[in-house]
Amino acid sequence: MGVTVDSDRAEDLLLEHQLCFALSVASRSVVAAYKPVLEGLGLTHPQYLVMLALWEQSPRTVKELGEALAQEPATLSPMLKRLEGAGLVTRERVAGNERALAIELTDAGAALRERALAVPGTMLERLELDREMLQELNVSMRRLIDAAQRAA
Amino acid sequence: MGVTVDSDRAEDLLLEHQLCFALSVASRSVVAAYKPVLEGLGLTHPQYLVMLALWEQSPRTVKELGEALAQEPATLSPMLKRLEGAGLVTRERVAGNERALAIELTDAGAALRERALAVPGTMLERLELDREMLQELNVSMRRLIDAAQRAA
DNA sequence: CACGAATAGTTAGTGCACTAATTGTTAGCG
DNA sequence: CGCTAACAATTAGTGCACTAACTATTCGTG
Repeated sequence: MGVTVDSDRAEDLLLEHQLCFALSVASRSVVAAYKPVLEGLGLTHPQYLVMLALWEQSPRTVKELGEALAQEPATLSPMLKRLEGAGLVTRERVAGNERALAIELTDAGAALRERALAVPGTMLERLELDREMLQELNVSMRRLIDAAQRAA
Repeated sequence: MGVTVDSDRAEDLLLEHQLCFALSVASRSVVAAYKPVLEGLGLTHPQYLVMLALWEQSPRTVKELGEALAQEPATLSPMLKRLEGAGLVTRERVAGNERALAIELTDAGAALRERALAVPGTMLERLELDREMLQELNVSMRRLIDAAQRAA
């Protein structure tokens, strides 16, 4: 009774047992929780991540941003045009390498950082996390990312 | 030296410290790792989740599926049409309530379950996870989902 | 120097995911 | 009974994310 064996694969198909399901829902739910906070900055969540990358280093090429954000250039290309349209970044060919495109913060883009400083703290609170849990979850996620990328 | 204070919010803006970033990348990476496996079944990852829900219970209305999958009906509607096109489900109005749409597995849809039985084991292996780590991650994700949904 | 391979970015096409607006059905209530 | 409010699904519109195909540079080697 209540025996569980390795070959009990039927239970494995339960939606509630799928890590991929929990992960997808968690990602969507967390992004949704950011939404009202980021609206104050006029950013979507993916755009917020781009801005975080640029606040660390600007200018950067599309390729470099793609590596930092684990995104395809084809995904970033239209996003960066929207950020340019919002007046937060400039898009200019790199002098000396006409292939590469330098994405650089405008003054407004750099200034936005001040208002963004409050976001992480606000979100920690909203997600009922302390810094220790945050740390642990980050480590878990990183391990999972590494394994998943090895698998692909 | 190396002092960290509560108000050190500048560090909080580092991309690498963002749980939301790690979570998004993990979700995308894990889904990408499923892709080659699910291609054998002719399913995308979101479609796979719908099938898991239906293998547990069929028929179900669009609304019920949305609740089980934490998805908007507007997201499911076109997906279900694609699954219908693939011959895996039928879409018929519920007798006695013409508003609701009953989504039901076809024979082919039910039969696909047999081939799906191997997926979870394959993926655990590919993601280098054992059942214990899976369990722990699932618990963490669920907690996060609850908090995020309370926040929204 | 010239030409083919590699590189950087964009475009096209598909599918998800969300919000808001719409259509059609049902239920409740005066 | 009739009318309104609630409900279930769909459609329209925007933005992400990915693959594949394409354009324009640059590099490397004969």
